[in-house]
Amino acid sequence: MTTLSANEIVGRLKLHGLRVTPQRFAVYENLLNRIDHPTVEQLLVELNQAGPVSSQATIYNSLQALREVGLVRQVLLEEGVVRYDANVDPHHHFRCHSCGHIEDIPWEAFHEVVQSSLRPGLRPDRYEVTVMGTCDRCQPPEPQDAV
Amino acid sequence: MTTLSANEIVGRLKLHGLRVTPQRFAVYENLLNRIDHPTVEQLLVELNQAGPVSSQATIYNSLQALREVGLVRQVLLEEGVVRYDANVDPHHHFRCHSCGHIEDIPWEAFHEVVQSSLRPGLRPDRYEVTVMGTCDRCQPPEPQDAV
DNA sequence: TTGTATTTTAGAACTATTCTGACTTAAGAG
DNA sequence: CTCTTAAGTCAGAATAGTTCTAAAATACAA
Repeated sequence: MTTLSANEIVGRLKLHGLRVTPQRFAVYENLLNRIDHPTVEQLLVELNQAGPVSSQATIYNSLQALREVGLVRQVLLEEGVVRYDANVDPHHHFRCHSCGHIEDIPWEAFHEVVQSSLRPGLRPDRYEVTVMGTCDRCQPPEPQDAV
Repeated sequence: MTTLSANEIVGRLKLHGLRVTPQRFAVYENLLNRIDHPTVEQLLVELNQAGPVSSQATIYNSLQALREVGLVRQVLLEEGVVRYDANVDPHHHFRCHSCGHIEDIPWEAFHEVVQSSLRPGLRPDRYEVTVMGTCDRCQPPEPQDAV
């Protein structure tokens, strides 16, 4: 989670053949500087909080462009909710089914999961574990008490 | 994947406090008798192929009722596509990114995945692995040939 | 600078899902 | 069986998330 400078962000965009517009930059920068996985709605509100930066349509366009070059990806964990993530390295997700909190699980947490346990004929090239459970804030004070 | 008799299906519905209507029965029966995970659209078409059985609204209603009592669950693997699955036992999914084919991976395929590799504070109670790759039909004849 | 292909944008259009409200029905009680 | 009624069905309206349109603005190579 090293913070990138503006120049580095611009460099990345150009490296992938994208023109650097203020809107596109803002969307990507915002995604890079957060650990959660915001929805379009959240991006729209936050980017335009201190004055207008980007329209909704442009956020959709920017995300699509960023996605096409592989700088951003979607995260699908809840019904009808599409989230975006600038961490395109393989990693897993944890979702608290009490408060909805979502966080990354490092790739190394689960090792050797998909060795060769698949049926013959299937050729895997990527996998991802989604863990559902309860996060810190949603846990009862004394876990050993039966309720 | 043992096929259930009509009586067994009715029994299950009643057991979960659901009235047995022709539409609800048809939706659940259809889901039970297939291994893929259809969308509402697919259900609508197939159920009404040999004469009208259920309206779209009722399919949504039925799926919601079935979901509320835990007989059916959603499968979210692609953007904007919600699929339904009558296999509510924990299992994993494989998705071919070439043809979109989706199939179940038995629960036992990956064991001990989420032992205690999570950071302290997170309490897992369920997890699921999604494997992306290429299925039989989408593989080149001679895999060792570089293309 | 300038020229041009790309991008932005408001609003229209589209699509998946839920809601509404009148009609119908499953199934327990008598 | 028949009655009763809470629950279910359904067409069409409403809503929400996303994409499209086409006109104005702009990044950036020359």
